[in-house]
Amino acid sequence: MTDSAAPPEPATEAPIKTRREQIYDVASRLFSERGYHATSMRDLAGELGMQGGSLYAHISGKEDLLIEIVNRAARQFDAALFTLRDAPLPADRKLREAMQRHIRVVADNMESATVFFHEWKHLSPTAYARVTAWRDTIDIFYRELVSQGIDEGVFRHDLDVKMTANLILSAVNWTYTWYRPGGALTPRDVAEAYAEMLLGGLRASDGG
Amino acid sequence: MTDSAAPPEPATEAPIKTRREQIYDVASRLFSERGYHATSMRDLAGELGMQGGSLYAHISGKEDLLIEIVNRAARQFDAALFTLRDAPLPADRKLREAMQRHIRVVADNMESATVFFHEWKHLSPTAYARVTAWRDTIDIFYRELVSQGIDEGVFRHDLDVKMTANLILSAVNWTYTWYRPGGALTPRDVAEAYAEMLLGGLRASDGG
DNA sequence: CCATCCCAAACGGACGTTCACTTGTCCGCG
DNA sequence: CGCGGACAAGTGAACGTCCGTTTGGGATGG
Repeated sequence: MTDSAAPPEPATEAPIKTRREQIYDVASRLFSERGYHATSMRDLAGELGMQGGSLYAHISGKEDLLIEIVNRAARQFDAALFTLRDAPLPADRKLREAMQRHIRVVADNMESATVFFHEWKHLSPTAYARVTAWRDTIDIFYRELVSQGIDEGVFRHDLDVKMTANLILSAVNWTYTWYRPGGALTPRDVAEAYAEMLLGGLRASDGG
Repeated sequence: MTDSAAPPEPATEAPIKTRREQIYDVASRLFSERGYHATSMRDLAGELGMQGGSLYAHISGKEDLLIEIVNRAARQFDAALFTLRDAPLPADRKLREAMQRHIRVVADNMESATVFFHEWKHLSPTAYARVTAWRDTIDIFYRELVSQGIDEGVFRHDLDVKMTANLILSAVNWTYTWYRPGGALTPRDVAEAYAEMLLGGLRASDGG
């Protein structure tokens, strides 16, 4: 049961979210604000107007929450970046686009992104290993992008590939610490400014 | 035979650390590896070969450890950067030097730096406010550096000051996530490569 | 009537911290 | 030389509290 004839289907026409979804949302917020271990199930339940034990009708346990939040964040990054992987674009354009998408994922999911960057250490070994492997693929994505750019002659030939990828990742990932949705800057603004600085450099071209 | 000749005074000439210092050191490591709330006083004591309660002969409580670790890290950044504040250097040289010192502090104190970046949220309001204020001063330091560079004509005049400072801070701060002391790269290597990329840009200069 | 949602209470265990007590070492004094 | 007190360091058990989780039962509504 509980699979084919499940009438409590989320009515897609209404903004109504499953109780389960609400729990994930609030958990994302609390985990990002206070951290995973500093958030108790009773805190979480309280924000949803219920008792601690009642949560267990909807989820299987605390770590289930963390795993789901982290996995969703990872899936967002995947969805954003991996269509770009083999896109027929020059490397500078591709870098611009990748940074824009990457920053947009962070900006549109500040809470889960924060949880993703801060709390993944607390996952059980299996989920921990999965996240580590996933991070490597993102790393490789940017390294390949840089390599491609060097081969094409778009990027300087004396770049260190790993270090360059690290620098790019620093820029896009660190946004979770300072970006404020609803402020003056859109994710696109940030990405454009960053890409412009990274590609063209900070130094004045004339210089006198 | 635990400590044969432990002088009651902290003999500053010997590499002997007081028990208190040892506690801070181990706490830095554990807090950075597992996080503040996921480290118990009994864990900490166990690593030092003693019982949980024995810690309280040397420290006043768990939060005392966190405050001290975070404060020490902050002091290191201060000491490294604030002599540069009014140094008579062109902005590009000053940026190089600042990045090098900043990264060196992170690299030489990976554990406390990690605690500093991850666990400061868990400080009590007073200490929390102090760290927040401190972060602002670092932010201002880099903004002033960028401003100076623009005024001098060393940096591009169309740079957004805040965004540029953010980009620089991203690069130097994010090193705590990937740098490995004892590896092939010295802090200087990283800083030089980063500064070179930031100042000169990734794009090939010839390119037709 | 059944299913869903939630409450209220309880569970064992881990937490930070306290405390009376032992241990080992040094020092002054006869 | 031996004794006794001071002292710092560590033990191990206990404290109250909070934790994640389980359970049995009560309301509500198709």
